[in-house]
Amino acid sequence: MFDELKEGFSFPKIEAEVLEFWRKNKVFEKTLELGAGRPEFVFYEGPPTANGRPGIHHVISRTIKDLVCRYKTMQGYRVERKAGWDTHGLPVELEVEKELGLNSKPKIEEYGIEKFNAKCRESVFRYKKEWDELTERIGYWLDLENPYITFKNEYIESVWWILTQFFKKGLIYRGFKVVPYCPRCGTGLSSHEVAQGYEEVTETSIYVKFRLKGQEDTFILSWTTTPWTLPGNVALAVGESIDYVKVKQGSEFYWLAEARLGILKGEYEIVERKKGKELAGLTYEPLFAYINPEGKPAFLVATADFVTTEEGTGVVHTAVMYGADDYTLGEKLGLPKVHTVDDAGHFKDFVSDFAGKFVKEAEPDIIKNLKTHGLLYKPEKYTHSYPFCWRCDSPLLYYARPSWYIKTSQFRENLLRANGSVKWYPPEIGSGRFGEWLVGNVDWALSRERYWGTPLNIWVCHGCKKEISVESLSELRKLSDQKLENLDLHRPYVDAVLLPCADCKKPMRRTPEVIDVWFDSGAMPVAQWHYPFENKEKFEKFFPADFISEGMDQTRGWFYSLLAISVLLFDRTPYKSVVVTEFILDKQGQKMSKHKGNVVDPWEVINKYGADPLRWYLISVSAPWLPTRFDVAGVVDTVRNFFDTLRNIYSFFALYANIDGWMPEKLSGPQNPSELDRWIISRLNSLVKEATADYETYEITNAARKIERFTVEELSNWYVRRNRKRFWRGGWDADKAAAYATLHQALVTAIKLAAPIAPFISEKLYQELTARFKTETDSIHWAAFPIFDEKKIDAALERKMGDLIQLVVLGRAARNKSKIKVRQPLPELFAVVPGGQLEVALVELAPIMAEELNVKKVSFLSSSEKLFSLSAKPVFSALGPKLGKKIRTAAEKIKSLETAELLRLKQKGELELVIDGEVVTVTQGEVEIVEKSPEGLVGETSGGYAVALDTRLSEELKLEGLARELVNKIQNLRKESGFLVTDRIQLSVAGTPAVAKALERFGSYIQKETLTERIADRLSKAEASAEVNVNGEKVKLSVARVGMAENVTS
RNA sequence: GGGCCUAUAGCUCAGUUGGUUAGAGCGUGCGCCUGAUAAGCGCAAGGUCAGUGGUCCGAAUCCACUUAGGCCCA
Repeated sequence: MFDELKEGFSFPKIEAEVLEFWRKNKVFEKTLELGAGRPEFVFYEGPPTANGRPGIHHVISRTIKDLVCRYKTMQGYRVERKAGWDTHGLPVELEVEKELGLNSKPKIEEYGIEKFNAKCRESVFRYKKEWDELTERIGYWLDLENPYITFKNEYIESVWWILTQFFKKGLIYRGFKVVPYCPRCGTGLSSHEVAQGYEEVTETSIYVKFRLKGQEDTFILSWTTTPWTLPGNVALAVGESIDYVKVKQGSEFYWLAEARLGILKGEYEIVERKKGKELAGLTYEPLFAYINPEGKPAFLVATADFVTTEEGTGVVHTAVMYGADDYTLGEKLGLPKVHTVDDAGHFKDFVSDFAGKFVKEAEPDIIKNLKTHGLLYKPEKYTHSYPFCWRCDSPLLYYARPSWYIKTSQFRENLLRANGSVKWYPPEIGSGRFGEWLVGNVDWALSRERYWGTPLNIWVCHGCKKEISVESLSELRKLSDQKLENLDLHRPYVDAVLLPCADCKKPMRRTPEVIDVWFDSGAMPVAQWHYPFENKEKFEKFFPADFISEGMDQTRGWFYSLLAISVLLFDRTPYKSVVVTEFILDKQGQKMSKHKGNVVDPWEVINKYGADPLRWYLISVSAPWLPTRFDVAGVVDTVRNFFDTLRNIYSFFALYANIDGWMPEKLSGPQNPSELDRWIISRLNSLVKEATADYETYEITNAARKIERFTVEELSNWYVRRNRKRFWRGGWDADKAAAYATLHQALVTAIKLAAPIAPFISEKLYQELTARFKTETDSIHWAAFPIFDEKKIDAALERKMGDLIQLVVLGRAARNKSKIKVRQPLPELFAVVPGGQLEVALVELAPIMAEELNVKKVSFLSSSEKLFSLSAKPVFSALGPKLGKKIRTAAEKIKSLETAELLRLKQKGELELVIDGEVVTVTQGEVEIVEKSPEGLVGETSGGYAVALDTRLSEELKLEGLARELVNKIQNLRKESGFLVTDRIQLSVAGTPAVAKALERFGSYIQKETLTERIADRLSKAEASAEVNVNGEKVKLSVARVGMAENVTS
């Protein structure tokens, strides 16, 4: 027996059963075993951090990863899905700091790095269980048993190996990195932390005069909101194509951007104009004499692209160590890199006038000093938002910290070339956001002055400053001459390992930094296999990935770190296709965040509606790379529209298959298909063709929408509805067999197409429809993806049925308009299809239409002039290019054409029109002819389709209408009385003479429809009775099931 | 401050290389149908295609600017 999925049905319940089935039968594990020998489809899992709870946005990205892997499996690939965890980094440290009540680096060191890191290691898996549970519950098949974990020694060792390759090629060097820095805590802040601490402040900004060398009393005016950076000034930046003017005020001359003249106080006179690039190269007197350039270029004017004329003077004062733009420019020009400020935020001793002062407090002195020397043009109050430390509230300084870099910029061309071979979805990410970012590639700042991370594997000699990079644990053992058993490759343990310098024999100490966590995750193609220390063949087999998918925010994160490492190591892209997902917003289009309280808990949705509906909704509602507004109401719709319909088709099938004892055979598909069978099978094959193409090109939203549309509109609302009778009819014949075979095949194929997206319900239905008969594989996820059969696609039939459905829609509208209910048969319907051509083939489908609309005859009209008058409208896409400006008058003319003229056009194929005095010939393709409402008959027209109903009722038709009405009332009575569909009954009908006549004329029809064995005048023991109004006639109906009581009378 | 994305009916979304009358589903109202249906069918109401300007015979679509939201970078 088929499970009819009726009593107490619920999707979450079914899903729980399916999960149990997968678990018990190790379906996922066996998927890989069964795939042995097949080509590999390589997928990389982007490692999440498990120290936060998974949310709804993780569900979409995990659904996409899962469905692609499932699809490829069904397409005959073997798809390994190794899980991964990203476990290092500042977010983890911050979490632990909060927990321990520590708020600065000195506090952490006081607490002890060993204990601190132990806490970090603990905290990263705090939510792992929840992640694992959600992963399993949404059906994301992932090898959670053997994940790669970035804090494992093996993983770190592989990262060390990569770093050593770079080091040996000379790609790693020391430099500075300008970071938002808290001088009190002694630490750089992450952008996330900085973002928390912006405040509106009003400060004194100043306009400063830089005296040009070799020009009498001529200055360049610059402007700064941070006067403390002026002692560090080494250059001035101007915009290359910005217009600058030299103005005279009193006895002095000032250069500034023309657009900024408004900042000058008092009268001025323009004496000269130049472009920024013409000013480049000028040199000026330093404001202060602290910095000795030691032969490097300094105190000069240069062009830079970050200069604007929005504020200031269009001349940007540049202090290399105290601004990111400044530092980049300094690098480019080779400007001296001298710190005037120590890392506690105090001026260094050589800055003699302000030595020892905190920079912010020294600002009034600096301003006073400039004024004394006649270098201050004017001060000005300035209000802006400025970052403060979220922990201690001290103002942050943009401060250059020593840092290790990787020379990625040297590989710009290689990066771009590798990226060029990647297929991005959507493509504009690859060419736009990501591509442009690669064009502007700067060296990768590798190091972090933190604790919980992969330690940078560079040891530096205290004596001769020699640097070496250690590539493995065994090399470390060899160099240190120690066993180093159970050495954890983290701080502080690796810090304690001193190595003797090969050159000067002095001790070498590890540089104290850890590395950027993005390097960890970007190393996963190599490090997940502990390559090259083991798994050589695995690594080679699983590189590069065919497919990855992550959020848009990974563009400069994982997508980049993967690419950069891979290109520097192998000069190859690590991934061939990337599907980018956008954020899930709430239904107002706002970002979900805890404090807004608009976060959707995935568990709530899954427990209530099921994982399949959630997955289907997320995939079908909009393309994954568009920001999606999440609305639970949409999930409810998905359940109602798609899943309930799918289930109902199945339930209907199961109900009658059980009654008829039907079972699938290996040879599925109908032997003697009807027109409708051939049609739905044609549509099915077309769907397979289109859905396959969509899956292949990662257009998964289109695939889902097409599968849904097919299931609901074509399979359910047309095929099943039009074929109900074939199933409930008693007996058995070839036509009934064809109906079962067709519906079974359509259902099985449709669920296979849907299986990657909705793995649970498709599995359940597959088990019922196929697997338990052992005609196919034991799980739908082991089945082959359907292959379309071009021979079964009948485009002409699909078009004909499309025409027919159009006509039926119109027919129903005409029925409505006529106010004659569908149960009342009508004698004839006239129909016209676009172009008015008689579609001979359509005549074959006429019976379907006749039945659907309950008319005795359908007549197609080859030419509609008798019933319909014609009108025309211009086809602008054809006429526009031909007529140009004349199209306006031509359009008017065409719209006013009479039926007779249009008939001539139809016959001759062309028509001459006089437009603006010129004769223009228009052809049939340039004019669209439409039928207008018929006269005398009830009709409807739309887009060239037209129908008209003959509503004259004969006595015979009235009786038949009455009979059908009786059938309906009897069926209702059966249903209300709780009879089974298969129960056979006895019936009595008492009514007017008209009813008696109908009974006499159509009695056997009524009996057949209502499973009535006998119609009696009276039932002695009626189980149910009802007084009903049948087309105005009063009727008393009584029914009783056969076998329940013997009501014999007559 | 820079770059990218988004804005179409009350809601969620389609809308091909520009073609004049912008579609679908849901929701709403009215009517119909119903022994697979928490369904289905028909009709109706509902739009300044975010705004402004431009190109064109013709713009939701192309261009420029503006506004709002999002992401990344500073």
